[in-house]
Amino acid sequence: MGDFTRTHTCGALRLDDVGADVVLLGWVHRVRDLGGVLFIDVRDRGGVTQVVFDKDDPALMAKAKRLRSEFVIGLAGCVRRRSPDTINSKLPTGEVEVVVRRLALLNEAKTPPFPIADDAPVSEDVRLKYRYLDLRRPGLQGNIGLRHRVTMAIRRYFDANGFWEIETPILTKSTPEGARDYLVPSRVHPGEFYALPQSPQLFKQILMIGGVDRYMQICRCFRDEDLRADRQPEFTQVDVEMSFARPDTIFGIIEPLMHDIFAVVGREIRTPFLRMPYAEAIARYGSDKPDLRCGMAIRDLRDVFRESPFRVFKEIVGSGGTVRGFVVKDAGGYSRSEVDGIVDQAKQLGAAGLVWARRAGDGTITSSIMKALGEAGVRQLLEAAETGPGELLLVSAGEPDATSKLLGQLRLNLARQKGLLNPDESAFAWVVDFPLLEWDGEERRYVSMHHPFTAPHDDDRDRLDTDPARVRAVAYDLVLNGSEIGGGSIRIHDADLQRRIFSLLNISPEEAKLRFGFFLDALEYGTPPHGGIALGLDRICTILSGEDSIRDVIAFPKTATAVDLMSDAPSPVDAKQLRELHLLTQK
RNA sequence: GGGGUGGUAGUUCAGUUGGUUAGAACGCCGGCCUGUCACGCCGGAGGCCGCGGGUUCGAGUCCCGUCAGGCGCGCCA
Repeated sequence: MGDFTRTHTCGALRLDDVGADVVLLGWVHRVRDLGGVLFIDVRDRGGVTQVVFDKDDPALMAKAKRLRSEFVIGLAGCVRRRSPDTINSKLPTGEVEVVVRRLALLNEAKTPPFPIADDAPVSEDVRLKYRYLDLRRPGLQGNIGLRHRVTMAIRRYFDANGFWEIETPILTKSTPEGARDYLVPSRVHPGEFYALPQSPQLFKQILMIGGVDRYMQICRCFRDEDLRADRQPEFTQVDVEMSFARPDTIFGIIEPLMHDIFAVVGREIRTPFLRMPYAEAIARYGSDKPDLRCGMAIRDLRDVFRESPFRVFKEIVGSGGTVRGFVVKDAGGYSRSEVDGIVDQAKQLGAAGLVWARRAGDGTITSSIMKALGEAGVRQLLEAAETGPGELLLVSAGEPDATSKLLGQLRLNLARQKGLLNPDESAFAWVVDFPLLEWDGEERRYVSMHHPFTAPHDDDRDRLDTDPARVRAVAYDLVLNGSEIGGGSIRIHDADLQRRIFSLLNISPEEAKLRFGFFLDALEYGTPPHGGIALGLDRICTILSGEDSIRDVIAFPKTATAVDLMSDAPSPVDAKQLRELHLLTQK
């Protein structure tokens, strides 16, 4: 670097600096060679500054003409005011430029495989392979910087509220419940394995037993399951646990936190958040993470079909099935082929069929079951669903949960297609009263919906033995715009109740002792009532940055098949390494 | 594990019914140019049409398989 010592970043210089001698260090962003005068935009993390070379200094000019995109350079020169007609109002530094006196070529660069200077679309596999180049581009620079500011806001908030950030082990014990574990073989103990944490669940509960009272951690979690746009094999949680907490205690801590997080991007949000029972979320939105930005709630229409000439639906209602539907606004004028397109979408989502009825703007009524119901019948159906002029009613029937979920999917598709999901809106909700258990048909036993340490609802205790499927949990998810950004619960703090839950889950006392013995022991030494939550930092940052995938807020993400295209992990290892770990592999 | 989707120049894409030498823009290389800022103008190079097989007189185009990417479903306490 010779004697080049940076005086300013490339985003810093203003009119006040005119006349100053400065040194800039950065990358060649763009070159504009006009022959006798040559402009270079120099870029670093702080921004872009235009520098000028003039042919009055032929040696310097000759050196500058060799510069190419992404070369790393150092410049010493003098800040000059730009004449009014040459001001670039698109740049914060656009009122000045640096007249270069000395130039140092610090490093050359190959021609990059995609442009760095703008956010032109590039396929994601190329971006992932050259992640270090993608990280230079404005999009990722913005997202990663945002993520840093969000992280800092979170730490400031929890510190101010008396939480301690405590690290928990990465090499930990495998537990049979939940997601598939990533395993780490032990060299010292042949045939034995650590697991990477799916979350620090037991450790944070033990910290409560340890008298920590208020704990938080921004921690990496690992789950070996298939990926999605919002799921990576390793992801970051804002993990929180509090002693002597009820759900309201947790909500009262998290809502102001979300306020601070959104303030990072200058967005104001309203608290308290809406609370919605799980059963209502499923019934009205067909999802446990309802997007509340677009109306179109699903309704129960069984009453219309209980005694209906439309046999299919009447029989479904008679045999315990459901008939549900929702109303689409500004759709009364859809063409026949547009409506057929919606029916096709429903079928692709797994619907046996989709019934529609609508009221045109002029009040004319049409329906796919006009023949069966007659005009009066269709009118009754439209009225039952409160379908107004210019609105389209979509109806499906069948098994209640499947029907709700199908309509929920269709609702989201249509909302997306109609552009009803405003990215600037923040529709928060706490989804509460989740079922404690769900039946696993494959394993033929109940499994925890949240995790096995979740407290059952006090009012439902009696049902634990008689009707376990209907026991509600003191568990809650935080939902934002149809995305689950957090989830937590009040925990079991009583060892007997914890053992009872294990037995409900068909985990024998021997198995429980083997897997969770240390934790059951700990529970018996004066465990305070406690509860907590974990927030998905990646998902929150994705929403704040307006991106579609959490890959765009993670510096080094993996592909849908869990491969790191830059480092090429996972990869084979030496036979020696396998021997030391007592491992044999097979194809 | 299963489904629909695209894979063509460094990048983003076009490529007709299967028919001459596979195109465009940007980028790259060279030349010209003293106020540009997506500089401009002139010229040039650059292709395993993902890979393998098949159908055909003939395949970027049709069929089968496969690989890698992306998106739902199953899965994700």
